[in-house]
Amino acid sequence: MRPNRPVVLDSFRKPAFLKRMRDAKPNKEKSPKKPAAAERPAGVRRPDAARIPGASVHGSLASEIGLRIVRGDYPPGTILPNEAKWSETFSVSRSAVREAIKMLMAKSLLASRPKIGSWVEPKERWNLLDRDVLAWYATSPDREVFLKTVQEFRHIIEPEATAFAAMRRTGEQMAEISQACREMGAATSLQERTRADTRFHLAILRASGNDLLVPLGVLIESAFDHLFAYTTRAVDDLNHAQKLHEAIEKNIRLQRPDAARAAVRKLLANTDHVIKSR
Amino acid sequence: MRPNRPVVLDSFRKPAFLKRMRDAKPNKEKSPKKPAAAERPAGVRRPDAARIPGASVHGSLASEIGLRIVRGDYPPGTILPNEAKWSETFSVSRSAVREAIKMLMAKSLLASRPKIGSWVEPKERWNLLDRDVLAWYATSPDREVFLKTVQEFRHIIEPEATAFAAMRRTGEQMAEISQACREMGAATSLQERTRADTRFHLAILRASGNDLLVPLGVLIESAFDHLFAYTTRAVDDLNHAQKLHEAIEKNIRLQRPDAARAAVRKLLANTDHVIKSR
DNA sequence: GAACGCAATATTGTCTGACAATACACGTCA
DNA sequence: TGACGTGTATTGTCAGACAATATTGCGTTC
Repeated sequence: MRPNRPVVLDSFRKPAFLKRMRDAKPNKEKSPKKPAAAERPAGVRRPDAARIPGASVHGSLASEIGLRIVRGDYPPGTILPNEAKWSETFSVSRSAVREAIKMLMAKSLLASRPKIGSWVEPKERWNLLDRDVLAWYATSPDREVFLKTVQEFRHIIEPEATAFAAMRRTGEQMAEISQACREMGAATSLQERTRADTRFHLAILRASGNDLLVPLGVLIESAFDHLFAYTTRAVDDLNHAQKLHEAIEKNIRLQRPDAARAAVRKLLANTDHVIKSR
Repeated sequence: MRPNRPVVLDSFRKPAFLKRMRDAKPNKEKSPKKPAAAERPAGVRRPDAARIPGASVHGSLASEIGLRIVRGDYPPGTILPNEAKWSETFSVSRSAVREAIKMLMAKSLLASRPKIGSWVEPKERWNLLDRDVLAWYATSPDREVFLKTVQEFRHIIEPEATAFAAMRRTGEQMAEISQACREMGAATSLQERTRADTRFHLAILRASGNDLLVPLGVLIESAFDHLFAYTTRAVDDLNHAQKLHEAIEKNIRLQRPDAARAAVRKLLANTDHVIKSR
C-alpha cells in the first residue's frame, strides 16, 4: 500500500567500516569509579555520573558524553556504546539517553543508524562554534593553544565587524555600545569589568548589521572567560585597555570605519601582549 | 535525605513574562489542512505533516518546527504549543516530539522549563552557523538578502583564512586543494564544477590551521547551493573564474600569504559581480 | 572453491502509559 | 490588602513493548 520508495538522489553517505569500540571503555581507566554499587539500596538512584543538581538528566548526560567525545575518548569514526549501555552505566532511562544523544546529533558530534549504532562524526563536521561544544573544547587541550586559536579568530573577525558597525549602527545600538564602554570604566571588580567588556564586544557584533556575525559572540565570551580566569592585570594595564576601548567607541560613534578597524587592531594587539606575558 | 540544595550562584535567567501564544496557530491559516481526518481508519497513521520517507519522525518534526521558528511564525519570547499539542497535531508520540524539541534546544532555538513550556529564544542566541538553522534561514527571507549577507561574511573570512593556509598548509592539505582546483577545470557539468569549487574552498579552510574556521564551511556550502540554483554562468565567465581559482592555488602552493589573500579578494569581487548581474 | 542470496540478529526508532518535579494562578485567610 | 497555601498545567523521567533496518554469517548453488 505504501507508494514506491522514491529514489534518493543524493548519494548516501555510507558508514562504511567503522571502528568497533563498542564495549571499549574510554581511554582513561575509571574502574574504581563504581565501587560496591552493585545492589544499591532501593530508592537510592543514580549513583554514577556527575549529577549537577539544578540540571536535567538528559542535559547532564549530553554534557558528559559530549565532553568525552570532544576530549577524544571516542575518536571520530568510533561507534559509541549503545543506548542500553549508557542507560545502564548512568542508571538513567533510555529516553534520557536518547534525548542527550539527539542533542549531540543536533550539534553534529554524532550520527546514527538503526542496527549500526551511534558513531562519532569526523571532526570537521563538528559545530565547534556551538556554545556547548566550544566549552567542552576549551577544557580539553591545553588552554594555551585554545586561547591562541580564539584570539587569532578575533583578529579576523572583529576589525571588519567593527568597521561595519561604524557604517551601519543604529542609534539604539550605539547607545548599547557606549553604555557598555562606560560601565567598563566604572566597574569596581575585575569580574564586573569583564562582563561589561564582553557586552561591549557583543554589542559591536550586533551593530555590524550582519546576522551571521552575531553567533560568533560565543567565541568572545569564551575568550573572556578564559582571560578572566587565567590572567591578572595590573591597574595601568586596565587604564590603557580602557582608553583603547574608548577609542573604538568614539570611532564607531563618529562613523569612521577605517579608524574603528585600526582601533580594534590596536586593542587586539594589546590583548595578545597580555596573553603572551601571562 | 537529599543534601541541601546548593545555592545557584549564577543569577537565574527568569523567563519573566512571555507572550502567551500557546494555542495560537502559526500566522498562516492552515485550517483546511486536516480535512475529515477525525476518526481516520485504524492502521492509517500520520496523515498530517510532510513525512519525508527516508527521514526519521523526530528529524522531520525538528525540521518542521525549526523552519516555522526561523521563518517567524513564533516570534522570540513566544511560548510554543505544548508537547501534547504537537503530538496530536502531527499524530506522533510525545517521545518523538520531545526528541525533536531537544534538537532545537541544542541549537539554542528553544529553551524550556517544567510548568512553563518551551519558548523561542531571542534571535541573537540562535546558532545561525548551524547547518540546519542556516538552511531554514536561507529559505525564509528573500534569498537576495541572504546571499548578500553570506557573501559579505565570505569577504571577512576567506582572504585571511587563505593567507593562513598559505603559511601553514601541509603537503597533504595542499594536495587536496590542488586536486579540487584541477577537478574544477575538468568538470563537465555545472553541478560537478560547483561541487569541486566547494571542496576547494573547504580544503582551504581546513588548511588554515585554525580549527574554528572549519565550521564556517557550512556558509560556503550554503552560498554555493544558492549560487548554483539561481545563477547561470556563461562559458567565459567560467574560464575567468577558473583562472582566479588557479591563482589562489598557486599562491598557496608557493606559500605567499599576501598574494593569496589578494587573489581571493579578486575572486570574491568576481563572484559579487556575478551575483549583482544575476 | 567462490559467489550469491537469505535469514538471524543487534541496534536505533517509535509508541504507550505512568508518575515526579515544578512554578504559575488562584482562592483563602489574616 | 497582602501573605500564604493549594490546585493544576507542563515538562522531566521512567519503564516496557514492538517496528524498522542493515550488518553478519550461514547456507546454497554454480
